[in-house]
This record gives sequence, structure tokens and C-alpha cells, in this order.
Amino acid sequence: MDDGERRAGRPRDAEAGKAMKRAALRLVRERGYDSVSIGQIASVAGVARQSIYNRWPAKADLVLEAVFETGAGFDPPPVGTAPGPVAARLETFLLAVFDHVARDGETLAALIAAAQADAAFRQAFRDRFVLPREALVTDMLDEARRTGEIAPGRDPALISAMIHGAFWYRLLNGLPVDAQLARALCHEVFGSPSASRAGG
Amino acid sequence: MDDGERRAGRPRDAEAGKAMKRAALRLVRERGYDSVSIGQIASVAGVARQSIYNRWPAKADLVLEAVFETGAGFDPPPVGTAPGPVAARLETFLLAVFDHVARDGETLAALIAAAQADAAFRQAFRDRFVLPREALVTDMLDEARRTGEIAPGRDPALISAMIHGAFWYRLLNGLPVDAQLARALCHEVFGSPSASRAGG
DNA sequence: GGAATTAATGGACTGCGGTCCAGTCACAAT
DNA sequence: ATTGTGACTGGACCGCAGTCCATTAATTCC
Repeated sequence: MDDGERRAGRPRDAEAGKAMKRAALRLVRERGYDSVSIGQIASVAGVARQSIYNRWPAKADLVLEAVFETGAGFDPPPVGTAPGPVAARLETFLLAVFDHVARDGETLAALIAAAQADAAFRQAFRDRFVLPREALVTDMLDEARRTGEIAPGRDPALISAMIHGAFWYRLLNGLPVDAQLARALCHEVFGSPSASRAGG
Repeated sequence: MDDGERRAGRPRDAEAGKAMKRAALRLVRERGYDSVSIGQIASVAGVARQSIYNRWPAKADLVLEAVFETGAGFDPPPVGTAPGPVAARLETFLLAVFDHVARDGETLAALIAAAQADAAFRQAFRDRFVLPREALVTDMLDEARRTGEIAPGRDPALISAMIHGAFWYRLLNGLPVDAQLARALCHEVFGSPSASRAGG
């Protein structure tokens, strides 16, 4: 990003940074968040334990970055300008999210758990994971209200919370978060596909 | 409950059991789940640390029992046979739940977090907290479908997950879980009084 | 009265996340 | 070349959850 910003002192070893994230991602996927220690990650990355704390304030921050930046380009396709009914776009978005969850769902649950015990991480998680996705859905629902796909009296923010909430609820309860859920949520929000209220 | 079941060996000290739960409840409410250690609870209860592990497998189990059995009679009024529209009864139920959350919400969030790292506690929490409340809502929605308060094509289990999900989502994100949310959820599920989907 | 059984106690122990620190290394500025 | 600064290292350290264990206390069964 800002490589031009050369500061005084010994520069950070960029390779080491990547190695830490790679090790964290691999170990967490292989063994699960709670079974992996910072020491193990450091060891696999070939780095001192303290070097990890030099870059991330806590284990959760490292794993968040490893899973949701290095790990997979999880940013959904730009939706703001896409055509077509909002219902279909919402379903596409949810399918993408849930597909990612199929791989890193347990890690995501562990991060949500970690956020409960660490206010700073809670904020980071909220800014970098929760709010963007929530805004995406809220914006879609706002648009749907403008186009008449949902009734004007309904509350996009609340519906968004219910959608993400159902997702979290199932995730945190160890229940499947899959394509079927994505479709059912869209169905529930927009009405049945055959007897839609929007078109026919 | 089963006091008649006299087994051999030294009997458990019932007073000590109550003292442990009382201490746990008080300390957790005063300082928060993560800031309270088992050692502190034992100390306040006037009991050896190991005695706590003698009765509960983990800190989370003790706190679950302390908060949701000793702490407050949280079991909602028997709903199965109550009269009146389901919408009103659901709102009453949610208001009761959210009122309890106003006091022990942070502890509840900590327990949900603990469940992510401990499969045995996850099961216990599910059996003793999640499933009963979910069943209550699902049953209400089933009844609403029979009576026509909601359309027959809708899915009570999914709506229940969306309701509890919105609750969890807001709780775990540090947002208010209050009467306003309860009313908004009922409004969203059953339709607005002025522009309802069910009735016109 | 004595087993047998279970509870309660206190202390040692392990592994963890996170902190602290002193020493060393790599770079920029002078 | 020297100085300043920040990265890296390795180790000590703290408090915690949870385990293990030997000892002692209370109760039932024989």
C-alpha cells in the first residue's frame, strides 16, 4: 500500500509477514483455531513468537487477516451497479458468503467467540467483516424497497440483521450454512419464487 | 429432585453447591465472565477450587447453571395453551427474553463464545438454553400458520432461526437487545398493522 | 466396629495467551 | 563512522483453565 513511506529503523521483513499468515491459515484450517497456539504458528513460520505480537495485538487479529485477506479473495462481486432483480442478487451474494463459510466456518465461529472477550478485536472484526457485509445487504434491500420488490413499510436494516442473524445462529450452533439456507432466506424475505409479490 | 436416591459415600454439601452458584452469579455480574476466575469463585464461595470441578466440568457449565437456574426464573409463562393472537404472545415472549438479556446479556454472549471452544458445553448449552426457546417460537409460528396469521407457505423453523438469529447477532455485536427490537421483529414477521402482507 | 465409597481439600503440574525485557540486527540520517 | 530508531530474537514471567493426586472427612453397607 504505502511502500513509499520509508520510516527510520530496521524495516519489517515482508516475507516473514507472509509466512506468518500462511502458517496461521494452514494450521487453523488443519487443526482448528483453539488447537493452534501462537508458538506453533511462529515455529512453522520460522519466526520468533514475539515477532507475531510485534505485528498483531492478539491471535484473533492474525487469524482474521490470514483467513479473510490472504486466504481467499472473499470480497463479493461489485453489487451496487449490477442489473436484475434484487432477490437474485441477494441470493448470489449469500451463496458466495456461505460457500466461503463451508471452508472457514469453524474459524469464523472462533473469531466471533474471540470478539466477545476482547473489545479491541471486536471493533476490528466489526469494521472489517461485519459492517461491510451488512451494508451490502442493507443496500440491496433499500434498492428493493425503491423498486417495489419489497413493501415500503419494511425495515431493511432489521431484515439484514435477521438474514445475517440466521446465518450466525446456525453457524454458532453447528448447523449447516449452505445453499439451501441461502435460497430459503431469499424466499422468506422476498416471497415465494412462483407467487412473487413483485412481478407475478 | 431425587433426594430419595441415597448413594454410598460422603454426600455432597448442598449449601456449598448453592454458595458456588451464588458466588459465580454475583462475580460474573459484577466483573464480567472473562474477568472472573474459578479460583475467585471458589474463594468467595468458601470452597476449594477443585470442588467446583467436582461438580461442573468447566467454568461455562457452572455459570450457565448459576445464571439460568439460580439467578432468575427465566422460564417463560406456559404458552402452549394461552389464548389470543400469536403475534401478541410472541411479542410477550420476546419481551421477557430480552428483559432478561438486559441484565445478563454479556454473560450470555460469553457463554455462546465458550460453546465454540468446547463441544461438550456446546451440547449442554444447546439442550438447556437454545432448543427450548427455539421450540417455543417454532411452535407459536406453527400455530400462527394453522390459524392463518401467517401464510401457509412460510417456514416456521426458518423464521424462528431468523428471530433468534437477529437477537444473537445484535447481542454478539454489542448492540441493544430491547423492547424495540422485540416489537420490530414481530412487526416484520407478522406484517405491519397498516400495510400487512397477511391481511392487506 | 470395620470396609467400601464418595466428597472435599490443597497443592503440584501442564499448556496457553499475552507481557516484559535485554540484546542484537538492519536501515536512515548526520 | 556514529547515532537513532525500529524489527527481530529468545527467554523470563504472570495469571488462567483444567488435570492429577494424595490425604482426610462423611456416609452407607456388611
